[in-house]
Amino acid sequence: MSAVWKSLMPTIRDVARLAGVSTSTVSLTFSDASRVSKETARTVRQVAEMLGYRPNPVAQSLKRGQSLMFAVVVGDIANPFFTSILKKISAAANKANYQFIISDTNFDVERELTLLSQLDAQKIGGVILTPSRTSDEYSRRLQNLRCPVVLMDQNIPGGQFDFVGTDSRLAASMLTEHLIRLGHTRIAQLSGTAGLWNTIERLEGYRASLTGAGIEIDESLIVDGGYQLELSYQQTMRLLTRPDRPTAILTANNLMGVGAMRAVQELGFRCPEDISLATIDDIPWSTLMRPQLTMIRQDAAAVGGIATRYLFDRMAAGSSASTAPRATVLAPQLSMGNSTAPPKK
Amino acid sequence: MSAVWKSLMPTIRDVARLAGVSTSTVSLTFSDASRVSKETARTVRQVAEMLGYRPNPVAQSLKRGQSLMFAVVVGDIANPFFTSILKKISAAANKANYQFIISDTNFDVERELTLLSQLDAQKIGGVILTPSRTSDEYSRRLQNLRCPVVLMDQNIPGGQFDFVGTDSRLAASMLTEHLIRLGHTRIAQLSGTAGLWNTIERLEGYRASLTGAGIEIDESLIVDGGYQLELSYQQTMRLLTRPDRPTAILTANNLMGVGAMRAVQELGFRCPEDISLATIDDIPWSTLMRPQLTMIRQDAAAVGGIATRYLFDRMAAGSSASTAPRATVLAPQLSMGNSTAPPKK
DNA sequence: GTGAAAGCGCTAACAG
DNA sequence: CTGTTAGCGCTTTCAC
Repeated sequence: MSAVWKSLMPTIRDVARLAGVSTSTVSLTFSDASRVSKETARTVRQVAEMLGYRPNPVAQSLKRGQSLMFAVVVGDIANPFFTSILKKISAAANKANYQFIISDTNFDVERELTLLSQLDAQKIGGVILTPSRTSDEYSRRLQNLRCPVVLMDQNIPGGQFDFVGTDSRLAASMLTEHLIRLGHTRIAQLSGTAGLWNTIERLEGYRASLTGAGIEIDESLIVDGGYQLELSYQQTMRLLTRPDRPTAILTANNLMGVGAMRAVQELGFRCPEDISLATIDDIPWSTLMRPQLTMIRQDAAAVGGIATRYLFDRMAAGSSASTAPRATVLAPQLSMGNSTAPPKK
Repeated sequence: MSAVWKSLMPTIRDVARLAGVSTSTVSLTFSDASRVSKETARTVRQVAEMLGYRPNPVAQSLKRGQSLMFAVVVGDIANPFFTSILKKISAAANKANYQFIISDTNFDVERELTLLSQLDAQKIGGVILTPSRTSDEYSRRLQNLRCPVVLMDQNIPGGQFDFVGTDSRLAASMLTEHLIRLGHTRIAQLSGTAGLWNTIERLEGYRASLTGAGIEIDESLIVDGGYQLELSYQQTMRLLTRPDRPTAILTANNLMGVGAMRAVQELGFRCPEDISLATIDDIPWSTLMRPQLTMIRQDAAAVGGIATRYLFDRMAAGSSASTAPRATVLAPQLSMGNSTAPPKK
C-alpha cells in the first residue's frame, strides 16, 4: 500500500567502486575539484550522476561537526512583519543553496532556550534570532552557542552580536510628534513586552517627544499590550472607557494596532473624529481597512536580506575568524493614513 | 571579540568513562531504560546531567538512517491560511518533542522537488506537504521519498497518501448558491492555478451550482488568478471594465479576494451595491475591512492538527507498518459579510 | 545486565 | 594526483 522507504541511496563507496577510484578521490571531487585530475573528476561525476549519488548531509555534518543548515527563530510566525522577513531570507538562502529551519517560539522564553540548545546540539551552522530577553543571563546563553548568531528586529545590550533592525526610538518619536502637531496632549502608548530592546526604545522616543514639546507625561497612559492583539484590545477597551481617556493612541506594533482598532470600533468611537490611532509596523492589506492607519513602515525585506548576509559571512568565515560585530539600523518611514486628526474640542 | 564556538560537547564516551560503564550501557539508558539495572541507570543519568550531556542528534540520525525531524513544505509562507496551520503544527510538534523545518517553495515546482530530494538525502523523518501538482510524474516523485508523506490542503489523485483538507467543491457551491439566491446570474470565478486539486474542485462546485440553477455558464467569466493577489487584481480590473461585466465575483482563495477588493475600490465601484464579492478562505483582521467579505472559513487549526497526527503516527510506526492511507475532509463554514447583495437592476 | 566491537557515510591527514 | 586510514558520536547485535 504505502511507499517503500527502503531503496538504499548509493554511498560514496558505491561511486568509488564503480569509478575505480578511492572514496577520498570521490570526496575530493565534490569538495575541492582542483585537487583531482580533470579526467578522474569527469569519470567520478559521471558515475555519481548515473547512480544518482548525493553526499549524505547527515554524515557530512557529523564529520565536519557543523552543518550548512541555519535556523531562524521568531516569536510569532503569524506576525506578517516576520513573514515578510522570512520571505526574503528564504529567497536569499535559496540562492546561496543553504537550507534553513524556521522555528516559532510563541514568545515562550523557556521554549526558545530549549530550542536553541537543541539546535546547538544538532550542530546547526548559524542562527538568526529575534531575542526575547535583554538580560545578561540570556546574553550569556547566546554566547555559549557554538555557532554564529545574528540578531534581528530586537537587539540586546553589549553589542556582541551582529544586528539589523530599525531605529525604534525615532519611529516612536515621529508618530508622537505627528500627533502633537495635530494638537494632541493626551497620547497613550500601548507598549510591548517590558524589557525588550524595542519596547524601551519606543518608550524613550515617545517620552522624549512629549517632554520636548513641554507636555507632562501621564504614566497611566502607558499600558502594556505585550505586542499581542488580544491584550491590546483589552487595554484599549479599558483606556477608552476611562473618564479622562486619551485623545490619541500610539501602538508599538502592528498586531496591537489591529487590537486597538477593533476596540475602537466595538465601542462605537469614530476614528479619527473621536480618537486618533497610529501604529508602528505595517499590516498587510491595510489599504483595505477603514480608516487607513497612519503608521511607521519598516523595510522588512532589508532586515531579512541584511541578516542573511551577516550570517552567511560568518558561516563562510568559520569559527576561526572573529570579526567585530556589525550592525545596521534602518530608517523608519512614516506612512500617512487617515486615522489621525486634531482632537475634538 | 566574537563568541568561541569550540567548547566541545561531552560525548557518550565521556559519560561512560565517568560513570564507569560502557558506552552501550549509556546508550541503552536513554533509549530502553528497562534493559539497564535501576542503579546503573541512576548513576548514568546523574553523570550525564552533571556533564550536561545531550545525545548528538546528527550521530543518531546517521546511525539510525532516519531523523526525528520532519518538514512542512508550503507554497507561500506569507499566506495567513498557512501560517495558521503552521502555528498549530508548531504547537503539536512542540508537545511531542519533535522538531520541524518549515520551507517556502514560493510556488516553484522545481524548487519544491529539489527541496524534497534534499530533505530525502537528509533522512528527514517525514513531510507534510501542500502538493503543487497533480500529475502522475509528480506523484511518482513523492512516492519515491523514503519517508512518510502527509498531504494537506491540496490532494493528488490516487489516494496513496494521507490527506487532510476541506471540501472545496462544497465550499464553492455554497458561495455560488448564495449569490444565485440573491439574484445574480453573471457570476465570475477568479480561479486558482490550473490543474491543482482545489482549483478543479472549486470550479466544479461553481459549475454544478450554476447549472443546477439553470444558469448557462459563460466561460469568459472564469479567469485564472493563480491564487495570487496581484494577478487577481489585474484580472478583476479587466473583468470590471468589460461592457458585459459580471455582477458578482467569487474568488477561490483569500489573497485573490484581497486583490479583487483592491481593484473594486480603485475603479470606484461600490461593494456590494455595484458588485458583489465573495471568497474562499479567511483573511486576518477581515473584521476591520469595509465591506466585510462574505467568505468560506476553513478550520486551519484542525487541518494542522490532523496532518501532524497522521504524520506522527506514521513516523512512530516506522517504515515497517504499511497502513492504508487515511483522509479527513473537513466541512467548510459560511461566514456572512456585507460584500454581497442583490444585483442592481 | 553489561561490554566489546562493528559500523552508519563521510572527511582529512598522511603517505605514497 | 590518489589511496590508506582513522575516526566524527552513536546504536546494536552478540557474547559473556
